[in-house]
Amino acid sequence: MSAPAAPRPFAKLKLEPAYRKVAAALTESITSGALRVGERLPSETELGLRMGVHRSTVREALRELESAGLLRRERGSKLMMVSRPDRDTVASGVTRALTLHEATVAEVWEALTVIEPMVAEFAARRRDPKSLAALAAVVESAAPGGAMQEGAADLAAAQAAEFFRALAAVAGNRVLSMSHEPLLQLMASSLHKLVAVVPQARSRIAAAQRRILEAVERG
Amino acid sequence: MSAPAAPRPFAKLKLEPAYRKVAAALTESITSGALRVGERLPSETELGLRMGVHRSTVREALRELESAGLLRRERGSKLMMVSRPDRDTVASGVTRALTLHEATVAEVWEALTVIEPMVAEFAARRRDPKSLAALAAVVESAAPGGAMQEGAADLAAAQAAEFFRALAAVAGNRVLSMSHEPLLQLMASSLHKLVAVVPQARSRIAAAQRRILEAVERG
DNA sequence: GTTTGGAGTATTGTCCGACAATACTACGAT
DNA sequence: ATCGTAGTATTGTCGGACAATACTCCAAAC
Repeated sequence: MSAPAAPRPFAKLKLEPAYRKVAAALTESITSGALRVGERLPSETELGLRMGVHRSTVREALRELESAGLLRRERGSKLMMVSRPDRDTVASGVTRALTLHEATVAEVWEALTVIEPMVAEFAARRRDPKSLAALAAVVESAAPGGAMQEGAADLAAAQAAEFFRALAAVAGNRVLSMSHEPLLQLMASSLHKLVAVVPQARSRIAAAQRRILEAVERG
Repeated sequence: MSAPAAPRPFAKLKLEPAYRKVAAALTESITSGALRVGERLPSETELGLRMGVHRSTVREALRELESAGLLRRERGSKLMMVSRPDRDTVASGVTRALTLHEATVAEVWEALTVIEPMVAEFAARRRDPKSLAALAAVVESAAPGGAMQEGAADLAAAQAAEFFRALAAVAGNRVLSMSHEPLLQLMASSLHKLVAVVPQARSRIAAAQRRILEAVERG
């Protein structure tokens, strides 16, 4: 919008492109709470008008926030909605980064053995009937004859991840939940391969889950 | 590019916009290794030409990858470069998510007390002279009379984060490094406030760091 | 009175084209 | 071989266009 930047005598040099400034401004509005989660954003044209840039520029900024999970669109709606990045979005970003950094399977497992026992400990301390029931249900699905024992290898891997998710839910610490999510994704993909090769792994996993569940239930 | 989508009798319904398909295709090329890290991307025009979309569309896709840290531009260059998301980029995304989910300080500290002791344990087991020296240097900067004891509160907080980063480096597990980074960022911001109010915290932190360093050095 | 059907409007997705600022390149002068 | 410069390529930003589709609101039908 507006005139193409009048070439005045001593124009201050531009540090960063407009689309990034717009993105930064919107991000700031969201994190500061000026724009609340769930609120609808104005139309692109309107945003451009208000912020003094062209619609295309606004769009580029929007894509940035969208990919960060700060904006989303509810199904079949045109206007964008302010949102908080959900667990999967964030985690898959981390997972991708770790993959590109060629994190080894060993490192992933090591990290898991660091975190999960402590998660279980907190779970035992804070267990409440509701989330405990959810955990039990997940464990049940892996029981002999249950869904997980039959399905494809990736189902089994997914179930294992689901177990740890439920466990973290019992522990009731969102930071831990969020932190271990990328690990679960990576674990799932390596478990996937393991289970395909070593069928007995399935029942061993199920047994381990049952033991952990009991331990948590007792405290 | 090309004709504006010939309105044929039974055109297949479009599932997702072109800019996202382009973004997905590029992401795929990067994660699959077809585009290697460090490689230069063709110009926007060229990309649009090859993929059969207009430059504006390509641009939106680029913003998406850029914000995910998959593309960056080396200082003062025009062409984009394939890159792996660096630790800070990834972590600040997670941090933002946690903040928006209103993770409490208690949850952050709890997570830290879960992870850091184990990190220290691995550090003790795997210590090597080089990274150990780096850790010692960080600890040194917090010594009485050192930089950290004098500077502003945020410097002190940053030093504390730096300590844990160095500790994780000694432990030599990139997954743990990456996982605890968001925690460090959050910790730094709450430490910041703490140090401002409780000046003695500085020396207590320094002392604790010294103790941990010694323990790691001994194994 | 509530549902249904449209007509009209607003908004997004995509395209085309333009232009200034600036990085890159190749070549000729030193 | 080095340096300066002219010419080219590329990005950032803008203006405008148009089809497809979501949204709005009122009038007709049940």
